[in-house]
Parts: sequence; structure tokens; C-alpha cells
Amino acid sequence: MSVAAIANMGRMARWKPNARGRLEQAALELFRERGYARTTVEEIAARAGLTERTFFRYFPDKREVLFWGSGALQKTIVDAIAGAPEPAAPLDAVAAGLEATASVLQRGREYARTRQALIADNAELRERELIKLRSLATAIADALRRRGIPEPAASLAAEAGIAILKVAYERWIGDNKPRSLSHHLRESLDELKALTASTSTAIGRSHPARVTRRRRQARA
Amino acid sequence: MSVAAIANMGRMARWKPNARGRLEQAALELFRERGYARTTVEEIAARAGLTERTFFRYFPDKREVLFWGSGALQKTIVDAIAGAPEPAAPLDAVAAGLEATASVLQRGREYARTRQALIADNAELRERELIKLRSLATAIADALRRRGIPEPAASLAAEAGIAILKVAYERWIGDNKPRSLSHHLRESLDELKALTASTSTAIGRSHPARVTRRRRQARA
DNA sequence: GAAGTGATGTCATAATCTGACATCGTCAGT
DNA sequence: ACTGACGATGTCAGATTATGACATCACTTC
Repeated sequence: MSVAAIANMGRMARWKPNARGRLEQAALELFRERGYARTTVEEIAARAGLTERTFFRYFPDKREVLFWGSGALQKTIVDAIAGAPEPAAPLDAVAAGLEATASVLQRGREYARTRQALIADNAELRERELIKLRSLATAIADALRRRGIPEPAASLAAEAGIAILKVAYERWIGDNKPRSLSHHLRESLDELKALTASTSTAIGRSHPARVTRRRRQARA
Repeated sequence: MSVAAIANMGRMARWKPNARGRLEQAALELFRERGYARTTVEEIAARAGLTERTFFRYFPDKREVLFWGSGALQKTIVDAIAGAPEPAAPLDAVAAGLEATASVLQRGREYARTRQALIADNAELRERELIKLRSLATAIADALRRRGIPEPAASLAAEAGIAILKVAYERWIGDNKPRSLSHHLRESLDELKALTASTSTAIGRSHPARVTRRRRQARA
């Protein structure tokens, strides 16, 4: 559809603007009111002024309405890792990626809070969240490998990144002071670094022996 | 039901012996024939000589028919960790736990193979497997903490244990030689130890500075 | 202005899962 | 043996999620 068509929204009786967003919004409201399990897709669609069938055109299943953002999030992280300054330790590249999430996640702490509460008390949603985190972990590891980071280190750094993200996110949500997610990310990262510094693993190392590693990637 | 009643199975028209086992068996057969998604619970129940409703009395949902064993497995591991010889490094206690699984998992490699193949090509099943592994990880970490192992180490050792189990299981399944799961477990463990030995983390350490740690647990 | 396209709606249906209640052997106690 | 409790199943009805096939409507393009 052209830009003109979008601007033209007035006359369109059938075409509802931002259907996906309206569905998300309606779903979240209803989930807050009655909980995830007790609201049906039909109700969500109705509140959004749409049909059950249309809901399933925008979301492959009911759970995804709470995870739609994760796709964009993952892309953001991966891109940021790819674009990090060249000679960076694995964990620093990951950190750059995580920093980039802060902007995407800024739908507000309030949203994050209720979303996490919903996920916490529903098994289906917890399952889905785990899958998304696994997907993110492998995506991060891939991105690191594309930077020439060899295998044990790439996976380990990716796992560490997920761990940091989880801790920071949790703290950010439970934090009453107006400290940003970025703040908690940096803090968690520093803690992890302190923890590994004393025992010195490959993930934390500053410059991997300064090998000219750039040549080995090309395109991938 | 008394032992006599069980021995008496002959006369019982309604009561089918080992209903759960028959359902599992029927399910596995059908999954092999048509795949997981294309077989219905009704078909499974029919082949087991039971009703759809009864299937759901034995398994909370269709997926669980492939994961029923995981409960026993987890218990086995946790018990073995609890019963490991007292002054053991975290990873050694975990290793003792994993060793104990070998007996439970011995439903044969053939079963394991088809089961993993089924899980691999179905999203719902992959999700469920992840959940089970998370559950196992936290159970292991708990067991280690009950042995007096402090927090970063307990979780890390648990994660390492899961990683070892996954690798060993995978290799065992893909192995044509008749090497046991135990063999692959030991091998994977050794590889991990070698990997961490050079960098020396807390997980691999032999004796945690020989502190008298036994007094601090009592009952937990 | 005719064909085409994209977003929705409508209808029909499969499949998963649950609650309520009936039935049928078996066991325990009398 | 009679009876009542009990445990495993069956039967029935229904909510809910999810998908396929096809119609419609507004708007675009040639």
C-alpha cells in the first residue's frame, strides 16, 4: 500500500489502521482484567473491532500477542553486535548489543511489569518465553561467530549476555527508582566481569591476543 | 488397589492393566507412522483400547505423553546428587547424578532416537523439552545448594551438568557403536573439565579449600 | 473502468482440553 | 452374601484454539 493510501485513512470503512497494535492493546487490557487464560481470542478481537479470524492473521497463536516485539528486539541486538567497534572482547560486543535493546524495550516499565506478571503465572507463556530466549542466545552466538569469535567463546559469551539481560531486566522491573534499563545492564555486566575476572575465563578477556581476525569473515 | 487385585487381572472387563504404558506405546507407534501433529489423541486412545477422555486423565496434555519419564529422571538425578560421597567438587556431584540417569534412560537407544526426532521437528515439543531441561537445571542447583555449595557455583555447575547431559545424549543417539550413555557422559565431562582446567573456574575446583562445610546444612 | 491487490469478514471444521455425571468391577466390613 | 465406598473408565456436552476456502470491499494500476 502506498503512503498516500495510509494518509487517506478517512474514507476506509473496512481497513482499520494499525490492526496489530490495536490487537496487542486490547489483549493487554483484557489480560489485565481477567488474566491470560480467562480471556478468549474472540474477546480480544471484539475489543479491537476485528474478528477472531483476523487475530490469527496477525499472530500465529494467542501467546504471540505478548511476544511480538521479540523479533525486532533480536534484530536490534544482532545488528548492534555486528556494528560494534572492531577490536572488542566478546562480552563487550554483546554488551553493545544489549545496550541497543534499551531503546526498543522502552514501551515503559509499566508495560514490562504487567507483561512479566502475566508470563510468570501461566505455563504456556513461560514456555514461549524460554523459546524466545533460546532463539536470542543462538542469534547472538551466530553474530559473534560472524565477527570471527571462535566457538566455545561465542556460545559462552552469548549465554552470559542472556544471563545479564535477564538479571538486569528483572531488577529494572522491580526497581522503584527511575534508573534506566541501561543502568541495570551496565551494573549487571560489571558484576559478571568482576565475578569472572578473579577466575579469568576466555569470555572476559580484553583482547584475544590481537590476532588479525578480520580477514576470516568476509560475508558469512 | 491391593497386590491381590493386580494379580487378579483376568476377570476385569473394564480395568485395563498399565493404561499409562499402553497409551505411551500407542502414541509412539502412531507418531512414528504419521508424525506427532497428524495423530490425534482420539487415535492414540483408540489404539490403546481406551477413550480420549481417559488419555487426558493420565497425561495433562498431548505433549506430556513424550515427557512422562522426565519426572522420574529428575528425581533420580537429585537423589544421586544428594547421596554422593561427601567431600566432592560441585561438578563431581553433578556427574554422580548424571551417571544415575543412565539406568533410567535405558529404554533403549531406538526409543531415544525416534523420540528426539519427533521433538526435533515440532515446535510444541521443542518448547516442552526446554521447559523440562530448565526444571532439571533448577532442581540440580537446589540439590547442590542443599549440599552446602554456595550460589554462583551451584547454578553454574547445574548449567554445566545440563550441557554435558545434552551433548552426551546427542552423541549417544548418533553413535553406531554400542557405547553406553555412561561412556559418553564421562567423555563429555572430561572434555568440559579439560576446557575449564586451563582457565580454572570455581566449578571445576577439586576441593573448595577444604572448609568444614558439613555443619552448615543440617536439614535444609 | 476493468482487472488486481490487500485487508477483512464469513462459514465450516478439526483438534485439544474440561466439567459433570453414569457405570462397573472390586474391596472392606458386617 | 449384602452393602456402601472407591477407583478406573465411559459418555456427553461444550469452550477454545487454530486453519482452510471463499466472498467482499476499498483502493490502486494500467
